Amino acid sequence: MNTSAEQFGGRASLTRRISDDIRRRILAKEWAPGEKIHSESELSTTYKVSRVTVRTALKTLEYQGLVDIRHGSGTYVNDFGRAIPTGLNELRSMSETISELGYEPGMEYKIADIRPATDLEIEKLQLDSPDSVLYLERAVLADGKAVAFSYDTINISSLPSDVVEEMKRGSVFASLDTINSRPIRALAEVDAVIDKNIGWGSQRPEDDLFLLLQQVHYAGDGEPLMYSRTYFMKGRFQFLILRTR
Amino acid sequence: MNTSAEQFGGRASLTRRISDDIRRRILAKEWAPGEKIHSESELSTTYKVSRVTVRTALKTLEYQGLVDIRHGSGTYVNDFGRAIPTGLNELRSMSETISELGYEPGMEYKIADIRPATDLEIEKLQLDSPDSVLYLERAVLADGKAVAFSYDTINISSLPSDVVEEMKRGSVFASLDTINSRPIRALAEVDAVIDKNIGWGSQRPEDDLFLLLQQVHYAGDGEPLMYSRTYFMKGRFQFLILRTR
DNA sequence: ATCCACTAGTTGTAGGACAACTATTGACTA
DNA sequence: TAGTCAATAGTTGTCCTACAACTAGTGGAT
Repeated sequence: MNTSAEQFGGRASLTRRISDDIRRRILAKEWAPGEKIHSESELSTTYKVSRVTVRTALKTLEYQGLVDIRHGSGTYVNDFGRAIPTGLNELRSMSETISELGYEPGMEYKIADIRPATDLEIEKLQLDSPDSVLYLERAVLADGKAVAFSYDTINISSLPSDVVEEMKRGSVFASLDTINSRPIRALAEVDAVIDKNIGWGSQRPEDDLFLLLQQVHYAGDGEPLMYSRTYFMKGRFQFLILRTR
Repeated sequence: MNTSAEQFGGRASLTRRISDDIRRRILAKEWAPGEKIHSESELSTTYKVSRVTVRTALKTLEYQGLVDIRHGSGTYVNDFGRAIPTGLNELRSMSETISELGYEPGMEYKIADIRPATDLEIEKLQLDSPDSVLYLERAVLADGKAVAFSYDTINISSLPSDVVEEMKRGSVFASLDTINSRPIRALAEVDAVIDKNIGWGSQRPEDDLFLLLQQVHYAGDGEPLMYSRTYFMKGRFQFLILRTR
């Protein structure tokens, strides 16, 4: 099946692996939007798992907005096209998202320092006063063009130093993956800002207008891992949110 | 149990009713954040339903970010208390959200007309060309103070005329409730805009800066019900999104 | 042409069983 | 004394089988 979860240990639950695979098949257009996918019994035999597991997997996809499960009728692929998989509901790294949109992701590092935490960072990351943090300022690139400027603070108090060194150059999420502590939840806040001090280079907007995504990422045990402010430039990125009842 | 679903017909599934009730109990602080709630078997006996039903209900709450289910250990209440019910993940009317934040909601009507649909509206609402729509321009009030300006287009092609008349004055969501066709899904897009033509009155911002929430609401059968653009004034509203894997 | 009982197929819920995992306890060891 | 580890009780994950509830289509009766 080769899910992303399997790539770092194969610890994902059976339900998760099934869910990931059906999701992949839907995004690969195995079924057209509006079309009915295989029944739960059929899927359970082909995957060689119980119907309970398939049901749980499908419920996840339903909540993600990918499918619509209709009692007595079947499970249908929703017609939101490629909008959903790039939405804000799913927690993904910027690189992953850009890559899924069909662009070549990139990062341009401006600052990568270890320094004492500020008061704001101590509060957001629930740190002790003397703690040091890894602070990054980067431009997020899609096909070589800047789409956002990111100001990230990473809680390194419980990270090995070689992993921290790696983060100074490569993807933060990928580095966290190697020690199996990728964030599983983030609380994000969106705002519109006009700020002359944000961004750099020739590609920053003249009207100083940005869409700010401010978020704290949490590990599985609830510990805050990263506090990041990402300033998106207007029109270069689409922010989609699926809202459900 | 008195869930919102029961109030208009009681057609909600058993799982849904259980899920709603446990959610209510969590938000009512029956268990403190971080605390372990009753086990699945215990819940299944007290609710007099099968463990399957309880599990499915809890899975929903987990996806909504309310609880954390840990294999072999138990189900724990997450610490995002106030963020969840007012976040963008949950589909609620503006009035409901404002009310949950502790303010007195209100609406100031500027325009409420029935007129032919524009090309954009025909596309967003998947209408036939000659269709008429209900168009509203309103200021959203919290404690009498404007927090946003809303430009809404409602698909009235399959609505009785008395309900449409009601919408011209009261809450759109409430009117849709009376005929059991409240939207269950919305696809929202967020953007930052500077626009001199948005808003009115003394409370509109001088810098013309707004956070735009542009969304299409869908009914249970997938039919588009409403296309709305809401322009929020900076700092008067918090946009929270819970992101999960 | 309309209505309606019937039916095959599908999802929803039930109950019982066992596997996999977690956290705690308490005996054993260095 | 402090640390290690096996045993254990409790909890969630998965499986199996069965039936209830619902949907969409079929085909006959009116």
